[in-house]
Amino acid sequence: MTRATAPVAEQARGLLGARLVGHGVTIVLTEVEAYAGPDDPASHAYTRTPRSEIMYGPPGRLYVYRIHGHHCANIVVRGTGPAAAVLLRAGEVVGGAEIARERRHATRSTPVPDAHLARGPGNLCRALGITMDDLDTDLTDPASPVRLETASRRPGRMRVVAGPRVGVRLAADRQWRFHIDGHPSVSPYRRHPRAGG
DNA sequence: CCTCCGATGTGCT
DNA sequence: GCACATCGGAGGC
Repeated sequence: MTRATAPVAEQARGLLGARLVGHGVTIVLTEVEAYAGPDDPASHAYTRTPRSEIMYGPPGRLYVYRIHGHHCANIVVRGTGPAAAVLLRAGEVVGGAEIARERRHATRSTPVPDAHLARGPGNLCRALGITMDDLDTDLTDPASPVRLETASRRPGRMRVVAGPRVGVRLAADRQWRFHIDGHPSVSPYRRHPRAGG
């Protein structure tokens, strides 16, 4: 969402440092991934179906899906292709930490370090209370329970690292994952066991 | 209708 | 590092 028609990878990169509020918890984004459309085999929008239709729509909306019993959240952006979205992989909790701890604790036996409250896309959604009910939320509406505040933090001191996306089988070497270098909330990289080019 | 399988997380070795 | 829980989407029959 930095520029209206910038490539999706640049839009993803530009979201690092932005604030995201979800049901009373605020995070600063530290790790994101870019997903495109028909030219990106790893994207749900690779095939146009009812589920992926939202990514062909207007930017600034929330795309939520479930995988392995967890929720994952994306911001729909306007890329150069017909569909684009940015997966929110991790963030640093900067507000509402008590709520986030409660939500994370509810599904675990062992305690969660504060730096890991929103580490990984499933955990991020859990911490922010994001479920399928939040699908299609307008993130630019100040009244939305989930919203994006575009103001960047520490624009200069932020070293950004690019690398391959986590856990994807197809297009596994595309360098579309971006994260803040050395930040403790960033999830570990895992390559898909059967990853192809 | 049924099968396959993933943009994951957790706990254990 | 490894196993497995877990469930809806997508596609095959």
